[in-house]
Amino acid sequence: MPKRTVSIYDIAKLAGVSAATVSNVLNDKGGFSKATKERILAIAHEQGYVANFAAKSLRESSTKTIALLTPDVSNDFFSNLVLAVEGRLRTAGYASYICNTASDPERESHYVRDLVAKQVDGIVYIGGATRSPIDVTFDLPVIHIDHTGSLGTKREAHVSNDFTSLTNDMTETLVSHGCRNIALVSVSATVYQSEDRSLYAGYSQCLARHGISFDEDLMLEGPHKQASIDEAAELVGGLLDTGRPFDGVVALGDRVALGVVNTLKRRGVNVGHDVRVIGMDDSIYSRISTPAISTVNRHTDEMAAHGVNALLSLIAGEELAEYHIIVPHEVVERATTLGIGG
Amino acid sequence: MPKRTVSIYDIAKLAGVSAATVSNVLNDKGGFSKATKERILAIAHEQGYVANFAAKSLRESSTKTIALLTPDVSNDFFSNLVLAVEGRLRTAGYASYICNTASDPERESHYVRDLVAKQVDGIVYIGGATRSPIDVTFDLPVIHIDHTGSLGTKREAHVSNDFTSLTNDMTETLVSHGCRNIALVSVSATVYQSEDRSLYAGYSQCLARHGISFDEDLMLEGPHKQASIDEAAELVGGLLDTGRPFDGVVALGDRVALGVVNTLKRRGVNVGHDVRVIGMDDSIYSRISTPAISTVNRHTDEMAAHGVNALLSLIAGEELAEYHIIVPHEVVERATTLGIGG
DNA sequence: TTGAAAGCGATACCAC
DNA sequence: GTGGTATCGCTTTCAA
Repeated sequence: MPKRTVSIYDIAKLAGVSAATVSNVLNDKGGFSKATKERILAIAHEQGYVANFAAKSLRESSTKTIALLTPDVSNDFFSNLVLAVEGRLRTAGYASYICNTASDPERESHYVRDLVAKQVDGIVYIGGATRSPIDVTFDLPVIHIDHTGSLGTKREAHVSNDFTSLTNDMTETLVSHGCRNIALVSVSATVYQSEDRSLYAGYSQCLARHGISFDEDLMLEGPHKQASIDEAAELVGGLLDTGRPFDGVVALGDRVALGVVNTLKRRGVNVGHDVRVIGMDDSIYSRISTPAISTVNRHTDEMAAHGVNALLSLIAGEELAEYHIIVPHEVVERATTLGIGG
Repeated sequence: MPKRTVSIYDIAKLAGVSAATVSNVLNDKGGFSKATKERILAIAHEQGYVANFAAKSLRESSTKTIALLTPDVSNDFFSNLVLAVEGRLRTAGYASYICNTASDPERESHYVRDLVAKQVDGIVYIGGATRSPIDVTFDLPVIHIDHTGSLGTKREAHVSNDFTSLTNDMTETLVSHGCRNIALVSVSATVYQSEDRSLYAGYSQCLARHGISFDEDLMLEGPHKQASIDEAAELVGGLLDTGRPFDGVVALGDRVALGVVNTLKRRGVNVGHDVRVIGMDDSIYSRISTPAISTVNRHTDEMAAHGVNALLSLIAGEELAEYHIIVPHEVVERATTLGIGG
């Protein structure tokens, strides 16, 4: 017995008024007596009235929902970013539509098309790869968070850390502990060969500043087709096999760092002494590891706040003061660089 | 310049046909010549036509989207369940609307109301607490996955492991290694004092079968207000403080197990020898721990498959062969019970 | 093979 | 204060 859903017309009939009045009352538009208001509200309540969202969106061509595109909600860093964004959007009266793209371009464009059809009011594109999948011909506000790539021009903004400074600080931390042979491990982006070299730049600039020569053999980049932890483990295992000595690892991501640390331990390397490791994200992976992994707090809450604010401004049709918002970060040293505990 | 969105009327005009024909072509309803079809398709494509979803849903009162309610997407177990469900739904032509409830009843009912308004075609309620927040007066198909509580009656189904068997097998594993003083640690459900005692039952039945007396001091349950890992750490730390000897821990969740293992290590306990620990979920937390944590594989993919099938049947208005689907599980022994490595 | 028109549910303008 | 009516974009009879 499909309980036919109750509409404002049903309520209007029961209250002996017109649908227009019901609509006005329900949306507090004013222009009705207190008596009718109360009568209508009571009836709406007892009938379990729920506004039909499709009708409303059709009429207003606004859905009050934002799409969140993210490569992997099962990665603690991204899921926390998603949660932070979602929470702030909810406060602002927007629902979030979370889409897991698995970094698959095909799935991404499929989603985007779907989202345009669904008339989302905006898109938050989290942690994307270089190319933006969002066709700018769709005139939608888009915020990129933690996106290393470049930007289109229309109604888009960008919130991230300063990637060059990020890897510089990570490398600097290792150097300050005396490391001279520092590997760079990445599984989700090809930092060395890619068009966006900001991550690579910080690393190499730091080395150069300290007069350390760059060694391509220490650039470890995976095909990122598998779980990042395992992949990182393989990469560093391979490095150990070559016999090339190294005393530090800059891991682009906490999961990467975790894979590195676990492999080093398993191979009998004293992590924090023989080899120091620093990750990036300050996510659960670095915290639960033993030894605890040094990492970088990237202030995801702040990213979320800036991103949501910018998005709301764009939706409101306002200009932004800044289209490239940089959020500060800070190194968090733990056992894998300090060498204590473990 | 808000690029006015193109509708079937625009296309109809351009093609010199009626909107009805355009609709028929776009939905492959038949009853049009090959020539018109091609003309319409070409124009639709070049105009970048995207069907207005709100109008479609309003007309069809179906949105082809399913809501996924889950307490915590940042928990690897849940996020993988979510991903598995989402993937299968996508294959079946449904979009997923992922909602993070943080186990907050208020947020849950807010979401549910919102979802009813949005006319989702069904709800998958993952890992919920005892009481279902879904008011049965909303005549929506609902699937509960990994939900320990009881069920309403209308258009609902339940997919989970056999919880009693689950804790029984966990406890049995510890007993088989000689453990006699086995603590039960839980932070997300009050298994001992709650109305649903199935998790507790497996534990106590196993003890009874082996003639081990039950000791209430070994029942550790947190207020689950904070991160489960930290909370578990505190609980087991408290147990150590009491001096009550114990040699095994049944941890209801891998995050719980991880908190337990880390604390035991930190307090100098030889995990896997002095105290054996078994978790539950076979998620990333047990795999990345050192020592690796014994756990239970709960076959989440199978849960997702059953859940989605059942949901699709309910949406189609079919009866289900089984409204309480039980998915098998299996113990995965690793270092924390085998005592190797670590 | 094609088209005209009704209707899904809500909003908003403009009369009354 | 209140109500009639057009409208959002699409699907679906029913006629032509």
